[in-house]
Amino acid sequence: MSVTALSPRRSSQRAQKEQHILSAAEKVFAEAGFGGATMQLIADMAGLPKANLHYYFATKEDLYRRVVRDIFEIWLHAADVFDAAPGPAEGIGAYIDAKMEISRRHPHGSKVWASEVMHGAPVIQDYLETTLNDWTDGRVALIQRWIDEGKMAPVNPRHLLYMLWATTQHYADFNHQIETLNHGKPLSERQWREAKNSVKAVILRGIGVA
Amino acid sequence: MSVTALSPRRSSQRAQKEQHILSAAEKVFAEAGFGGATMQLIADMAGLPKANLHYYFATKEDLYRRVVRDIFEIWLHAADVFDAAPGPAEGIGAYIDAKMEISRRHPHGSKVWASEVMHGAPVIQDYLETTLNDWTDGRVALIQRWIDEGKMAPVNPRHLLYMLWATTQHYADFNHQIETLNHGKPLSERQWREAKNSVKAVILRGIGVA
DNA sequence: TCAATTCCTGACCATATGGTCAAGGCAAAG
DNA sequence: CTTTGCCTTGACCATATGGTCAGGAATTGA
Repeated sequence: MSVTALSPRRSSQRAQKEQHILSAAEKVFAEAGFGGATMQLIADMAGLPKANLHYYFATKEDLYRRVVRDIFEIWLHAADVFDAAPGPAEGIGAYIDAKMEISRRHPHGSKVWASEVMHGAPVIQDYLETTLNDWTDGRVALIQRWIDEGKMAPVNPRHLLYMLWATTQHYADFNHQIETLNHGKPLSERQWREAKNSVKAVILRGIGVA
Repeated sequence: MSVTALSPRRSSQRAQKEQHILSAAEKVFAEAGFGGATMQLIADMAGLPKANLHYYFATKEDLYRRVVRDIFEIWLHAADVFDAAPGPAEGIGAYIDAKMEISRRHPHGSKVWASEVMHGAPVIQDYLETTLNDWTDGRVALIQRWIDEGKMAPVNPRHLLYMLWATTQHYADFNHQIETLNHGKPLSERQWREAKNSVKAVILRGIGVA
């Protein structure tokens, strides 16, 4: 039994390969769902034999778990802009921008997350109950403070958060529908700006800060 | 080869049984996704042998197709309230109410629909390109007219529609998350009213009609 | 150069799943 | 009552899939 640590070179290469696999897996899980995804598909997408895939990730569930957790991290960090803000106009505006950017850059991840939650969150239920719950409570309190200070209209903070999540993630989760309704083409740079501005305009005016 | 029509009694019983199966299938597809759903699970849920299930629906895809199309119908009919309205306050307000009610009454169907679109709409792509596209164009034109008539703030109608879809369907598609953040309990009657009102308040004020 | 360790892979296995089928049950028309 | 045709079902099949494994290839440290 050896306790030798991997050499830095090996360790880095391994991390790199894991990342490559995770990226392929994210795409396959997003496009086919957990049930529809196969290890063979993921292996093909990553360009390696299935057996090799199993060397890095023992089971399909392990791989899936990693994908979902990575998304969750990104998701949570989008909130950083929220806290630093002096008021709702800046905080919520920046949050919308950040989440829209995530929808644009990580559409696959967003779908995996949505799928996971829709199916009852079998692998991240504990995260929902702890981390997400705490995060939400914090944000609700912050928004309530803004309301109490007269900085925005009195809106139920929890439902406002849901609206923010829903509207921004919609551009990732339903991007196929949006593309279809956009003559089959992805949103252009200009159209993404328009989308961001539209969402921000309605929400910010909706909470009385614009 | 017989061309005898089914007796009314038989025909009705068959329709009833099909409906029962469709209901079970909707639930299973929603909870497990197309790939994760099995004919055995659906049969168990409907309380009949798998072979009997195959008598009514030849293949899993047939069954799925029927489920998705049924949802789509409901989805489209929610728009009826939209058209009759004299202006945005009534039309969009009623539309939000209608779609929130659908999220409440048909959470399974909404999830199946979301899943279908997220996975690239393999079975209803043609509907998206024809029916939904036309429907959307009509609604966009109507909203634009309201804007031109000065009845509401100038908001990109298409993105406004996306916001309406996103916010209302969120309560169905992510109901597990919402329940988890609600101390593990489903929204009460009162909380549903609060949700509806919150969404309407932000959106309607956001488009300048409240 | 030479172990030691990590990495890679084709072949293989057990199981689950969509779908089939033949035989029997049952309602209703004649 | 009998026949006709729909309905029901246990048993069965072919295939796909998650996962294993033994042995070989690379890489690393001494």
